Amino acid sequence: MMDAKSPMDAKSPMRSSRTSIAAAPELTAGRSVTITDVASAAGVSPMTVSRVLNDRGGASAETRARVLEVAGALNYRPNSFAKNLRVDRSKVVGIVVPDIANPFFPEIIRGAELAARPAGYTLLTCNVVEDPEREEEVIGTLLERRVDGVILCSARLEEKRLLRAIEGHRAVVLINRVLPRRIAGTIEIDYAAAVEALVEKLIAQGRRRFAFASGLSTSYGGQKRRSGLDRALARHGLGLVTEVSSSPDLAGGSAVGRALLAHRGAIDALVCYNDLIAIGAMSVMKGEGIAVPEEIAVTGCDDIPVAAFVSPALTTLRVAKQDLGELAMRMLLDRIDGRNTQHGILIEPDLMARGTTDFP
Amino acid sequence: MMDAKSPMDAKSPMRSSRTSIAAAPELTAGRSVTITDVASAAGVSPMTVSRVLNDRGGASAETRARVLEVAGALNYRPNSFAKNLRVDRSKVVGIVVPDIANPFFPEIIRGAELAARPAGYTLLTCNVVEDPEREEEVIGTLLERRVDGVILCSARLEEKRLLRAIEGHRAVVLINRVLPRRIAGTIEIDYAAAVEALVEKLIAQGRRRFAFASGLSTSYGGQKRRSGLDRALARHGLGLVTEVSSSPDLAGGSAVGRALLAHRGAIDALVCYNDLIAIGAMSVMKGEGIAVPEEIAVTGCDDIPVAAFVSPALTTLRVAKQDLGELAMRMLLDRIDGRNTQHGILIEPDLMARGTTDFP
DNA sequence: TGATTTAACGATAGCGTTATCGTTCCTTAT
DNA sequence: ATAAGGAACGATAACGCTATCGTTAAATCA
Repeated sequence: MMDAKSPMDAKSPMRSSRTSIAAAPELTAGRSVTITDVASAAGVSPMTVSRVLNDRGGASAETRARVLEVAGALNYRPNSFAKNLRVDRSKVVGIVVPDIANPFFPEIIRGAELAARPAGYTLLTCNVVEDPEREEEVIGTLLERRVDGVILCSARLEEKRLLRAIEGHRAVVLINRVLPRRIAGTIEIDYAAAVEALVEKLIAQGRRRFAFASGLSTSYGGQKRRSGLDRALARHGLGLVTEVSSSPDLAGGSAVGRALLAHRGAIDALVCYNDLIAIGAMSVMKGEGIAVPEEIAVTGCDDIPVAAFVSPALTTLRVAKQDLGELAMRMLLDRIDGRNTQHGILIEPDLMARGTTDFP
Repeated sequence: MMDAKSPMDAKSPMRSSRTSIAAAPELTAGRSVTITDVASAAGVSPMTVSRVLNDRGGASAETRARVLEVAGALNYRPNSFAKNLRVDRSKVVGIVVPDIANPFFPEIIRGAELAARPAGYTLLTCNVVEDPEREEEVIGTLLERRVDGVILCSARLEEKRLLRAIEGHRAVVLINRVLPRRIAGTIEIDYAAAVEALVEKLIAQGRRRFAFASGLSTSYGGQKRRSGLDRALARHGLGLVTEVSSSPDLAGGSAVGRALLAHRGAIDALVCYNDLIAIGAMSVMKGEGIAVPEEIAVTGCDDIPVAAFVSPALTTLRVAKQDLGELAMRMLLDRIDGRNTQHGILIEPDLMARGTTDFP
């Protein structure tokens, strides 16, 4: 209740400095104001103050008003440690992302935050810079901090270690990773089907010689993209000309572009793990005079904001990132409250046909 | 000590499941393991366990080893609420950014994290989506959460409210905003000088008719960029053709681009508040057949990763974002420890001359 | 009227830690 | 041998909060 937004703020002119019950304006220096301070200033017991501030009832209108006024005048802030220790709830949830500098994740975070706030939860964002060790450590730290639950995005941790790491957490939701319903809620993006459909369209327009920029080999999502790609190619009796793995960022994309120079003429379509790789690769290719999409079609994945702003604009698979974040958070909150009804949700990306492919 | 990385991990094979002192493998379900559990299992007092786990000395080698082993076997995790309540320190610092989806900030966050971790601090990232109300509220929430300090990036809050909001916080560092040394450490980016130098170069190459995309009018950094621009123009007897304000993102940039269409022919250089606006505006201009840089030169600010990957590559003012984050964090940690030696640090951006201007 | 309920509080205890001081017991110096 | 010192612990209390139960007084009912 008190955590995200004090009821005081809602119901009483706390911040107005017109109040003058207790004149203690600038004692902020030393110890901070406790509930007991408020209680004695208002002439009631700490328990009454607690009741008022938490809207638990059991206080007369006059008492209530007086307490709120005093609390405001003293600029009282509940100590969340004491409260959380007592109630064994933190009203904090963690979200762990592989790389916050990848524009895919901030939007998920924003969505998660959007769903968390009205429920009174604070979101603790943790960046693990694509490092499994760090991931394991961070999940442990979150446990020490007694978060009420965790959302794990694209966890890279190997299954046994992942299980050990999340053991002890009250609630867990995974994005792009699966675990039994009892252990964690899971949300998957249907990359396989989406990439399959995308490749079908490329084949329909005459593309035959495909390269795949696969991102990190440890990525679960990368394997799913690959399987969709393979299915489409197989259906038409085609094989992959080459696969290049790289880090899933712009620098990785540059590396892919340079690697592909050796295959110039041998490929006419490049399917990328994500938009960053696509943009990085395209940049190198354009520098070498390779015409996109005439000579090589390029596709990304995610539809990060800048994808529509490069030129030619990038054809990609849009994932509703903010919705995804909201969905994950709602699922987590449900699990925190003991409801784990939803589980294996599958999200379908939308094909955003833009300039880097010449779809009709 | 215990917070970020337990000394147990460092000194003893805690996680090895070969230990068999107390056989309590899967009791994770109910209550979590407390220091008292460890104490009784190891046959010592809780105080002794606490001493061992915090490396305070006062324990024999045998006792120490036994305690560590038991703690490992029980998978003990200290309860940070209890600890923080007792010691009145959280080992958490907050960082407040206006928009986490703006690629400028994730890198600052990463830098801050880099400096925070070795010191045993966890970073709590808060996104305020360019909303002053939300900013005020978030700073208050951080106070309730008893963070040890806060870094505020580009605070949009009006001065009086800002002061009131940060009152009570143990330590505060501002990026791109100034307040007296006693109140907060400040780090400024010298946009005025950098933009001035940039505009001088544009003038030197013959540009005369300048437009300025100023971002949000409330931005302190925007005013500084403007003053640098004005100084350079004034020196050459030039005036600004037009100023367009917008949100500091890609959509804002598009709006700027569309607004500028009315001035086609009347401007030959567009100086933008940041790279996102520049990229958004360029995209519209290219769609309208305006040649960059031949007809209009475009410059950004920040040097976000994608700036070098659009085409033509964007000329911009590089800010060492990660260093900035590290610097801010170190300044904050100093303040938390009562040292506020550094204060008004000024960072100089570097001019990254690229394709959107035709500098020699 | 007397019995019973209800509202409005207060007193107490305890959440899991650690600071502080006290108690042993073993050295070492005198 | 005795005193003084230190090392290795244990007992206690407190951090700020709230769950729980107890108390009082007013309101309601038979």
